[in-house]
Amino acid sequence: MSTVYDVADLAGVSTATVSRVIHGSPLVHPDTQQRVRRAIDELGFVPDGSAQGLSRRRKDIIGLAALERGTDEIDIEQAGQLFVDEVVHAVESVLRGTECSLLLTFGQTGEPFQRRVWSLSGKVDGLLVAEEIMPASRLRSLAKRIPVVIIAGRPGERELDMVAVDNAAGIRALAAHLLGGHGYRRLCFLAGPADSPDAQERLAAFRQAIAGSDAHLAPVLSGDFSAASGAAAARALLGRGTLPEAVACANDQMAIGAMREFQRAGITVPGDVAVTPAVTTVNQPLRDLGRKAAARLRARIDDRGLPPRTEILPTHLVIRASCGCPVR
Amino acid sequence: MSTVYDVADLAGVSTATVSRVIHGSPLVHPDTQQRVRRAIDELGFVPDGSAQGLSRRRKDIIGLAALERGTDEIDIEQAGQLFVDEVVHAVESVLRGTECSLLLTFGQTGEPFQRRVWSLSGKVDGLLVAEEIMPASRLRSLAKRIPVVIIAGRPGERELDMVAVDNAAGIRALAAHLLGGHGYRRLCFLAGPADSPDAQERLAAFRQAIAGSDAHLAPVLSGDFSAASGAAAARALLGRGTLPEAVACANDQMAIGAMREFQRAGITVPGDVAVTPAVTTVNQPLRDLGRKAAARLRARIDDRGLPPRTEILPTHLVIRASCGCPVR
DNA sequence: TTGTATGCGTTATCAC
DNA sequence: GTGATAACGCATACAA
Repeated sequence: MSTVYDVADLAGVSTATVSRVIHGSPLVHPDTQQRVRRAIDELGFVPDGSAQGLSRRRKDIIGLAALERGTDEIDIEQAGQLFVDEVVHAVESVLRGTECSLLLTFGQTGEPFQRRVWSLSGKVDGLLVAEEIMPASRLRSLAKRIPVVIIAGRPGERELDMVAVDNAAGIRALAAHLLGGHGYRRLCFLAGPADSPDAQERLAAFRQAIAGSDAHLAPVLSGDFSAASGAAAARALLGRGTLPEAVACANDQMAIGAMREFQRAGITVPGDVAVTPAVTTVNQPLRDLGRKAAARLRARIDDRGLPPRTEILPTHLVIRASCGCPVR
Repeated sequence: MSTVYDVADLAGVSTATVSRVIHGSPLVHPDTQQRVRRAIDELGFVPDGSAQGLSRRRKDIIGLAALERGTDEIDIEQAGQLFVDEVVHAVESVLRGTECSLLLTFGQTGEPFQRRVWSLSGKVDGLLVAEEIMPASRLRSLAKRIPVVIIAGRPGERELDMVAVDNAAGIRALAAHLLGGHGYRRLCFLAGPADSPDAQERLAAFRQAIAGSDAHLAPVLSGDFSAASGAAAARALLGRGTLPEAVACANDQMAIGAMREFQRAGITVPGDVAVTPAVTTVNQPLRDLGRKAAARLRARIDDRGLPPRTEILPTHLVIRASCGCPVR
């Protein structure tokens, strides 16, 4: 594998000039430039990332660490990955226009994953951290070492950069719709996993909305954001005898799973029971989330003195037939 | 940000010893080890990846380059990303147990993406290349520079490592089922994009299967693997007057989109028209694809002299109600 | 416009 | 067991 030295030799110039050509410095004679370019092509030279990183004190790599849920599953429908996948694509699409690349790592909550993320911090210029992959204290130590931006973290973060979705508002809109619009009174909430700040916030907001009404919450179930867990919850409800009038789910995947299970049991949706995802997490907000986070991280890498800021993205309530509204 | 020197100073040892401790060398005195570890913790030291990469001549990063389809879409349902996402997760899950990390980049077919992948090769130890992101000749040049494993590439590759799915067999099974099992004779094939070797192979195999029967193919439509394109194809069929007896789709997403569109138009599936994904690409094979590819790449990185090998993974025909079979 | 020389943070090869 | 020290491949400040 060839180096700048090889290129320099072949082109009959110094390595400094090679470097200049590589980076498109304007103060290189056109002829020299040609010679160098030719040499580069001939040798198939590509600058070594490690050497560049070492020399320029910047690796042009940013990391993304996210929770992976329900890994061993066979079927895509079982997996609740859409969140991270969307974020990954969004982040990558931002980086695509730059020199920067995306390094990613997934894992289950726990010490091993935290260690992995920690040591990964040596390979990147900055880190995007999705959801609650480690305790706040540890995250702060990490952020002292290297720029960190939190995606969909615990609300109320003040010391670190964060980009999140306005879950509370979304849920309030949904609750208002179910209670005021449809007049439902017996509601079930199918919550997400405990290690998802988003999920917890949605549940809390829904509880609060119900508390302020004459409706009641019965019961609260929880899943892991996968369609399979939504189906399991539906089965649990079927086993209890009377169904609630509506089931609000913490994400789309679980709603899909629940609906399918109800239908399989001969229950019509929304005839016998309304089923609705809580927030349209699968829509534009996720792409935005990734995009904003990536932009913010790059900004902080360039200027580590930036004051920490939290960006809350608006949510849109999407009315679907499954909640009992007429189609279209 | 602290370095080995800082750690060495604080612990009162040489950098060599620090390095030994970091890598768990057994020939360090336990006491020394303690002192060094303490210093590391105190300073929050993490070895710099670039420096390590430069010194050890290996970056412990592998790259994954894949096509991204239908990027600008708003809704997840519009996107046909499931293929790459599954592969990403599979690859990552292999790497998770190692020192190695995953660097990824997506792009649309074209020169800019090819250049990006080429220059990215300086940042990684090896590259996983999904589908047809560049001409075979260029890919070979790349593979001369750095280990490359192709995922789902063009069948017949002999010079490079490749891991692919046995599309032809899957399609043959499907065709046999539709023709022999159901007795359908007027079939439509909803093909995938031209830049997907997988898609092309499926279409070719289906054509061949039909050619060897008394059925006929009318017509062949094509989409981009997204549900939206499946729906569009369904609309196109609806506009033509008589529907085929069955529509075989190159992937699940398009089948879903088509089914939904038919149902919306009051056409029952499979009553009026059967709709079926061609191969269960969304099932286990994809995880396997990623896993095998990652394993193979790591093997080649360790020994670049390995003879090129192509692994063809078996496909499973999954019978679903949408093709006209009774449920369960 | 071009070349020289040094530093970047680690690892590894020697000595001790 | 441990410590000097020379690479590793590139960028850049400084000279020319």
